[in-house]
Amino acid sequence: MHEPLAYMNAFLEVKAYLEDLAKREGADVPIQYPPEDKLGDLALPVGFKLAKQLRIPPEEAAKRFAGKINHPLIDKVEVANGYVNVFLKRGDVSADVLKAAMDKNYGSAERGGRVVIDYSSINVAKPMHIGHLRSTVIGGSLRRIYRFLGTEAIGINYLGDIGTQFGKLIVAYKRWADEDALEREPIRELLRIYVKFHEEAEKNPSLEEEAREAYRRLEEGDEEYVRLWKRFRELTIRYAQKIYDLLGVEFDEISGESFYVEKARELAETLLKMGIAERDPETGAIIVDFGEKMGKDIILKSDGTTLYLSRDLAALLDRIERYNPDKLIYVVGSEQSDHFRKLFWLADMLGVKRGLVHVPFGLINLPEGKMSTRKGRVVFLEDVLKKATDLAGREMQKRGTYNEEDARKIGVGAVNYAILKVEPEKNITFEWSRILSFEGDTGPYLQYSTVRARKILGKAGDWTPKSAENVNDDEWKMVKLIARFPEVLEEVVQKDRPHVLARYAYELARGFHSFYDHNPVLKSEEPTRSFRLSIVSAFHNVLARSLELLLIQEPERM
RNA sequence: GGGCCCGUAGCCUAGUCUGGAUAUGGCGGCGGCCUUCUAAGCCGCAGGUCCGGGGUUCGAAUCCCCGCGGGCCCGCCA
Repeated sequence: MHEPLAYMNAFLEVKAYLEDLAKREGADVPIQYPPEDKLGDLALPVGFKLAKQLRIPPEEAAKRFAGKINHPLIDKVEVANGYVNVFLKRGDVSADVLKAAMDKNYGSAERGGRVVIDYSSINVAKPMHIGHLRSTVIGGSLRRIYRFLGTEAIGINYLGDIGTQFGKLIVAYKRWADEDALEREPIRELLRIYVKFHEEAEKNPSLEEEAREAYRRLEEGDEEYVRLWKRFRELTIRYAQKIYDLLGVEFDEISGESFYVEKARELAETLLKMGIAERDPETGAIIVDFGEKMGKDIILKSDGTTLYLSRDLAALLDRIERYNPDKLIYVVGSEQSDHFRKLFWLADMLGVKRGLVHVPFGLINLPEGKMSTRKGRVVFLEDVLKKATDLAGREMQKRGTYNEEDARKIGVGAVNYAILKVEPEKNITFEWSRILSFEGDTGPYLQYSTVRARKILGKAGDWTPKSAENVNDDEWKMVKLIARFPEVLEEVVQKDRPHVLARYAYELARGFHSFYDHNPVLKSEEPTRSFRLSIVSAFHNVLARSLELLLIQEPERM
């Protein structure tokens, strides 16, 4: 059964009715949207299933089922190829759907509960590049979608703020840092001295030893070094915040691995006592046997220091303790799938009873191969957003609609949509021409449709929604698309995949552009004019909401 | 060697969970549509061994098995 949605509509009610009826008749089939209008609005492939049970031909079984359908919003029912095709009363259904969809809260729900979402999770002192885009944007979008559906979503940015590179950074800072540059462009400067460290260390290997020593002192809590480390952390957060603001990504908590070093050490000992972990007799490290498929892995190094896995487990337990969530979601690259299997396995052993979900995503490669900061083969996020914004601005100038604010919305919208629209598991080859494309299946295409809709609504003057006695195919297509919004959102949170919403938003925009070209609104006679205005208004409401949930802003003009 | 993911027109891609009607769109190509709400748009045409082979089924892009190609991971990095 469906969870109750706060904003249902007549179309989905009929669908639920048919689903229920089919189930009661013993044909548990998914309801389809027929490929053509002439095949109806909803289709049930019940014939074959029932034929087997009743031992009669499929066509006959479908006919029998069709005879049992009785609903005031259903106009007629046809049987073909073992399908039962259902035609709805366009006028009545449209009136109800549009009324529901013009409400600001259309599609929202009161699911309740709480989820914790881990995304972006960048490393301190490193610049953000296109490889960070997927986690950041998928996570940020999921956070908004859960909240819209009435589930409290806690977004956590879990910083990589630990590791031997901080020893190197401290050494490099003391020798070569330029304070002015550090204030102006903190990450660029930190990257510069980090690269310099590696160059110098080639000539002078004692620097490596110095860095190890610095890191040891940092871990021991040396006051000066801890202060420096904190500064690097703060500078990184400040730098990243600018990008998050541009992207429209929000967090509820900035955390970091450094918080869990002590807890992870204790946890490893606990696991040892519980018999979940064992001590490697040869090296003294604490290891866990995850079984045949996952093999063994270390959770505490032989020198007693912690590892990723034990720290993540400590963080997981801490999140449960502090937020008591129903589900914990990790939006992290698929190269870490094994890590999360192990993490969830350990959580399970410790009796954790929550939904644990890893949302994996593929790599973003460059046409010339994998990204490599060392080889200078990187595309920085700032550069992508800047180029996209510049190009959008140039397009606007051609049209005489230029303004800075909208150019930024269009540029960023193109980038966010390009990332969000593809299934996360797929690898992406980053190509400028693709991400900077503004035509076809792109962010600006969606934005353009909202601008067109709003222009009509702005010129309409006073009007009140009217129903139509004859609903044409274009109008009806829009109504049916608009009606599906709530179930699309449900699918997104069921799968934890925002690309489902992105595809829907595109389909909706495509429907509108087509509707717009073939159906004059303002110049139509009443009641068609007001009926079409309700379609435009409902469409605008739904698409604008979809875009908001996909981190895409609606431009004023374009 | 083992594990996980991906494979759908020249390129990109939805659908695979939950099997069902002539497989979804975009880019690129070709041809049309701006005196009518912004042409970042619309309409049409061409383009397919759904990686291959078996199997299950009335029915397979979808489920199962065996391969092939690509990616990622495989104890003291994260």
